[in-house]
Amino acid sequence: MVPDPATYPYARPALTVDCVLFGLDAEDLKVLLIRRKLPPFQDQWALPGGFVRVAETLDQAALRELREETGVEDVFLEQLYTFGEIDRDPRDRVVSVAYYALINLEDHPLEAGTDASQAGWFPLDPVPALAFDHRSIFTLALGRLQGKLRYEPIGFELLPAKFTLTQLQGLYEKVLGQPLDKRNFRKKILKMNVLVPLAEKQQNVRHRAAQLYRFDEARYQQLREKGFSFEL
Amino acid sequence: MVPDPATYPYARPALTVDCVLFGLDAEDLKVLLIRRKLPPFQDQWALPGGFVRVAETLDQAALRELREETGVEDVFLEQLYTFGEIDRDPRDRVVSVAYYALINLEDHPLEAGTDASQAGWFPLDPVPALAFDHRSIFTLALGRLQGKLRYEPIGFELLPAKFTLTQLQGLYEKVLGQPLDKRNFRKKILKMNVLVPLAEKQQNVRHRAAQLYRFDEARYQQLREKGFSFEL
DNA sequence: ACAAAAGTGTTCACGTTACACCCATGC
DNA sequence: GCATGGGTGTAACGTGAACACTTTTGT
Repeated sequence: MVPDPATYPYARPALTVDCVLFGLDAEDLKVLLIRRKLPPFQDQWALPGGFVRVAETLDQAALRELREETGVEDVFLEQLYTFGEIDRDPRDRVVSVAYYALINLEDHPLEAGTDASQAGWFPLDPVPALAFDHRSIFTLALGRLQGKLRYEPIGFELLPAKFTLTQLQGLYEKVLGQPLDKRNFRKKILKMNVLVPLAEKQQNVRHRAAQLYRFDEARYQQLREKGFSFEL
Repeated sequence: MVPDPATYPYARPALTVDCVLFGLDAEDLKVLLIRRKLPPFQDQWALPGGFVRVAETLDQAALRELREETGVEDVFLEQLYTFGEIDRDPRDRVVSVAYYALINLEDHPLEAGTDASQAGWFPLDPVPALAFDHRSIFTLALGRLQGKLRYEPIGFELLPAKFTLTQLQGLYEKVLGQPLDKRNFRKKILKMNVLVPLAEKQQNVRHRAAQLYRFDEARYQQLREKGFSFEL
């Protein structure tokens, strides 16, 4: 039950969002971190994030902070968990709604925004020491990503719109940290009927050019309504 | 990045918790609702919940509200999602961290607390009209419960400590809304080795007394570390 | 011609599904 | 003795895992 805020007697915790932004490049999965300009944790690495304003939703706040601090615009974004330990910020009671986000590094090179003196992509092992409880947030985000990858088609967010099956397999291997069998992987993913082959192949490779595919989102939604579930 | 709250220029949203408490009785799965004493949504049904205090964590706030409004003490509680739409409360900007909770109705009969004029258990179809965006919260909670039930052993939270395989199967059928094959269900769950048969049988039933089991939490954790995953 | 990655099928083991009858107990 | 739910095995089927060679392209 919600008492009338006009008569609400308690002090309010502050409310922030923090974002774990994952990107995939040719080598491996990376996470975006910001170097803090101010205390506490001055000059330490931290997740991009900031205070939620009263006139924006949580999702909007997360997108705004990502834009302001990293210049990133079009990302897949999903709420992760809300962190409310009492002492997670040494200055004040701050509750933070954490998000994870996925982006394709080939199409979106990083440009640091104005809020941060530095921003950079870091490989996952090891992740540098992080401010606040950001390591816990990061760890939870990675676990969620690994989990969701298995039963929802979110991996495509980390790839360019047109991709090869080898790229897709590589993505799964890098994120899950285990090798997969090429033939079985292809059989399984193609049988799902959510990938459409394009009338186009790889260019400028010094080996046999691979078929390019795109993920058919509409087809996926259609199948999902009939009880189909993506699983790898 | 988190600016110093001392110099923080923005108004703070209010922060609440709301709980979707599920209980299972002999007939079906039920949800606990509170009748609101005050406007807005006066006399409508709502989820138990209330404001988060600065000196308590989110989990503590959820447990406190459950205790105050329903008298319930020992529950399985897990954070669900944080709702931050701007107009979800007509009076003020209120962000709410939603939880879902599971309880065994046989061991814990309801006693309404002081905060609510009425509280009651409702079957799920149909759920009555709810205040605020509580229907969305409820719907998400039910989906989460159904999803988690399949790959985590949380169902036992809805049963008494000692239960029969038929009770367990009934729980799965009621929550997932589909019939299961008795022999296959038993084979599968027993093969997991997380149920221990007790030296005890049902009493006072007018048919063959069933074997009682308990869930072996320690064994489950042990198996889980070796890569085992509960699945039904 | 050689290096490099693309592409392709079959076999086997295992897990999932479907299915029907006898047993113990209380009334 | 009858009504009620408890308890059990097997066969067919489908899915997942293991595994190696030929093709295409650029240099």
